[in-house]
Amino acid sequence: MNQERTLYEKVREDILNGTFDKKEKLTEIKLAKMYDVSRTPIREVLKQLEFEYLVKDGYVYTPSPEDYRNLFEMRILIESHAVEKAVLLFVEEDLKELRNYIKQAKDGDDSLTLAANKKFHDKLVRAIRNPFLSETYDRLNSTIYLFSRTVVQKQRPELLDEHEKIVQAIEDRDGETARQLIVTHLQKDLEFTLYYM
Amino acid sequence: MNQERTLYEKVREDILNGTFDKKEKLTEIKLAKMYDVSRTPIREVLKQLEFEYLVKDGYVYTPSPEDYRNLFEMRILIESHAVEKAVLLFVEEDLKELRNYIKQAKDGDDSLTLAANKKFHDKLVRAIRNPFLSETYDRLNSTIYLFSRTVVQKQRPELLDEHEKIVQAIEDRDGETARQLIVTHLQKDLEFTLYYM
DNA sequence: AAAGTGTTAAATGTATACATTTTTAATATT
DNA sequence: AATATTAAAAATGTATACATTTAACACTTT
Repeated sequence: MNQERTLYEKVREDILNGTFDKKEKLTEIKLAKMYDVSRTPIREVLKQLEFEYLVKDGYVYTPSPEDYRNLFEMRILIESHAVEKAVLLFVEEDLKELRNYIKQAKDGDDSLTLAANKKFHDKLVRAIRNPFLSETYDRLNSTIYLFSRTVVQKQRPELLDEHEKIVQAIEDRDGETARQLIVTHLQKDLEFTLYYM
Repeated sequence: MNQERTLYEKVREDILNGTFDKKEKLTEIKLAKMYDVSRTPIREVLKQLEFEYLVKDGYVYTPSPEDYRNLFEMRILIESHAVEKAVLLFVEEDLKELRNYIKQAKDGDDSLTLAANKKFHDKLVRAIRNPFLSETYDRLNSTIYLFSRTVVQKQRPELLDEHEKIVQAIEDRDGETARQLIVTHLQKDLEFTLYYM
């Protein structure tokens, strides 16, 4: 197995794990020394991290609640579009896959639950079958990760129930209900997490 | 007035004006010589142009009809969300501004019409009041420009009528109609332009 | 003390040299 | 002729030097 992490992955993980204080400027020179590379690849990585809302103006991005609401508006727009597509396109096997992720989330530890929940939402988004929208969704990965970590660690109630109900609505081919359910599901994630931050 | 164009603007305009053949590789070295700068700023510019779907894998991006449909799915998702917001938020002055753009598009030459139509759609998107979604929409600027240029030059019928009806639906606070109208409006733009390409 | 001024330090922007990878195309092999 | 092989060339990736801009801070002046 290839364990080698790219520079991008290393910096990203360090940011997500809180290596850098939010008041600490991420200068190219300092990062270059830290990761033992030159400024050139560091610049590329910083651009990529800005792209996914992890870095802004040379600092770790600490979005305001308003910013998080806006990022979630974007997420909700994409995922609600996704479930409407899923209602039209998903076959029995797709639904089985979704239910499998719910089961994994129920049975595993926090780390597995986190991974399974991510797979659940990613599977929904893939229903759109649109690489441009998928990539736009992926830009939110770090934000979604930070929220999902809180939601799992602080054990937000009803979470897996809501996943179940969404799958059921898709199976029933009830697009309007499915849409409503995913919207309120994500809004609850948002409000729950903002409460803890 | 500051007439100085940035390197990014120069390269972008040259691509939009057809300076580069689609079979022509945009190598950093060649571009650096062409624009009399070093490879470093050229790399930045190429990244930016990839971001907005004008360059891909070192060539001018020539999307397939399928790609264009997907890009427009993204556009439609954002703009239909925008009109729903506009129905809730726009006041008389905003509607006046929209109608003003329709008038400008009617009276001016192609170049003015193009600019006015862009302002119309940008005004709608700003109703979302979400910088992340606005930026996502702006990524589509070049694609939208290419389509809008065809639509105006080839004089797609009904275009300004459709704009009128959208404004009317917003004024009537009829979100569902407004949404339907913008969706079909954009789908017509898409199909009309694909026919000519 | 607050507000300006100038000097220094440190950061980013740009150019360029060098390392590595990829592409090209000429030649050999089946 | 099509397929490998491989040497040369050309591209990108990375490091680094230099230029320019921005930030920090000591010192005046009010």
